[in-house]
This record gives sequence, structure tokens and C-alpha cells, in this order.
Amino acid sequence: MHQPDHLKTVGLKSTLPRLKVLSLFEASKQRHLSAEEVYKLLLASGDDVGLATIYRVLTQFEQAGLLMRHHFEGGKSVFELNQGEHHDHIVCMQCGHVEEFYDATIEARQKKAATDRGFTIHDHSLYIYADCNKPKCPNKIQS
Amino acid sequence: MHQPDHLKTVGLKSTLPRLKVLSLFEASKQRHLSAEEVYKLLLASGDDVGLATIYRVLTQFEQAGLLMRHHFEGGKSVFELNQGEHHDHIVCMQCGHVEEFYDATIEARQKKAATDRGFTIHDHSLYIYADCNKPKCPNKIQS
DNA sequence: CTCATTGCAAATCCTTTGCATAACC
DNA sequence: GGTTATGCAAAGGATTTGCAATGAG
Repeated sequence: MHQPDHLKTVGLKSTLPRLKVLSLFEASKQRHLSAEEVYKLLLASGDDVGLATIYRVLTQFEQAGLLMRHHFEGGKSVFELNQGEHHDHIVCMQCGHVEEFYDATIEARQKKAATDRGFTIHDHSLYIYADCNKPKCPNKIQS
Repeated sequence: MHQPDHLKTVGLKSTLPRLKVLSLFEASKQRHLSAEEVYKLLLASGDDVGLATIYRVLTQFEQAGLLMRHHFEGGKSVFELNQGEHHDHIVCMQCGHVEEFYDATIEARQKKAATDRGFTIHDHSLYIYADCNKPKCPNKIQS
């Protein structure tokens, strides 16, 4: 998916922390990860990185277009691989569970609602907040 | 709109800070206010309140259903009067400008997207992030 | 008078920054 | 070797909390 030196093509030196973070996103089962989660996962794999570096790398990746940042409700940013296909998010307010969806009708009306009012819509721009009602859910977000 | 002792009807003692905050929302031209903004506006009107109290009062009002809290992107919560009518929000990422809208088609498909996936949708649940393109805009959010 | 509420300061949480050291090319 | 990136610790902004003093009913 990403060549080993994909980082260079976006103008970033290919350093160990950056490679680690990128492959984590490519390998992780969980698509949306917070800085804290990335940090803990890397520590758990025996990699010695600083949390500040994670934040810096995530921001650089976002600016380079490799990742997308979402804020969601709850105060912390989460990141996901930017694989080009547009989709929106339903976020569970209870446990932080995220599901992605795409609805062409919503896309069209959303765009119209925005442009009618003079807004320029962003790519990943639409969020629905809800309760996921999963059996394991009513707990706190597992960070 | 709110009787002077409306607070009692929601189980809150009618104290000075609470009355001040409530009437600020009822009087303010700007519908969406952050805790900091409420604080500064009250100080400016010569009222002596603590910022911590503002945060407490806002949270109590939210729980009492008088206000709705939104997080939006950018790290700070904003509140608006809960006047019962459902609407969604378009938020400018450049200046924080918020416009409300309602689109029945989006409502329906949004609800379907959520329930199809087992989610229970929230009342004020949908956010669109965009750029407002207003002449005064490209600045920072005026807090 | 009694308990809820306030104000202040200190504490938290997430994120950013300064700076000396270490890693890239 | 000259930069750029890292790690640590300290700083930052938003929000919460502990606690003694104040206020409402």
C-alpha cells in the first residue's frame, strides 16, 4: 500500500518513529486511533518513542495528506489513514465506537445545504453522533 | 420565554449567577457561546462571577435541558439555548461561524443510516464542517 | 439554620513547545 | 558533518475539583 520510502515522496525524512506510526495504522485492526492509543500500542510493541513525537508525527502526516484528523466529541483527536475514498462517520457518544458510511443522497443535500449558504464544504465533513447500543458499549471509551 | 423562576421548575435554586447566565443566552445576539465568552460577557456587564461557576452552571443547564452543548472542532465547547426545534449545524473551520439548517431528506436518511447500523441517534446529532467564505472570515475564531 | 452554591486556587487532561542530544543522508 | 528529528520536561489552554466562605429557602 505504501512503499517503504513513501515518506520521502511526501517530503518527510524516513525516520524510525514515522515508519512505526505509519505501519501501525496500516496494520491496526482499529481504524481510528488517538495519539495516546498510538503511543501505547508502540510502547507495547517494544518501540521506544516519546509521546511528543507521536503528536508531531501525526500532525505532519495529516498535513502531508497521509492521515485525516477528526475531533469527535470528547476532547481528543483521532486519526485514520487517508485512503482517498470519501465517507462520513457515525460516532457513539458512550464508547467512542466509530462506523463509516456513505449515502449519496445525504452527500448531495449536504453539499447543497452548505453551498446555498455560501459555505465550501470539507472533504470529511459530516459527523453523526449517536449511541451504538452494542452489548459491550455503555462503558467509557477504552483509551 | 423563561419565567423568572423557571430555574426552580428544573430543580435548580434560583441564584444570581444562574439567572445571569440564562438571561445572557436569551438576550445575546450570538446564539452559540463558549464558557469563556459567557464569562467575559458577564464581567463586561459588571457582574462578578467566577469562571468555574460558569462551567458548573453551563453543565447544570445542559443536564436540565435548558442548553445544548456542542464540541465542534477546535477544542472548546459552545452552548446554545435548547428551544426544542431540531436543527443541525454547519460550522466554519476558519472562524468558528455557525449556521443552523434543517433538511427533512437528510434527517430521514441520517436516521436510516444510523438505525440500519443499530445506532440510536441523538437529537442534535449532525455536524457539517466547512469554510464560510464570509468577507471577514479567514481570521481566527474571535474568542 | 442547614444545605446548596460560589469563588478561588490547585489539579487534570490533552496537546504543544524549548532545547540539548541523537538520527538521517 | 550539517540538518532535521527525537525525547524529555516544562508550558499551555480548556475544563474540573477541593474546600472554606457565602447565599438561598
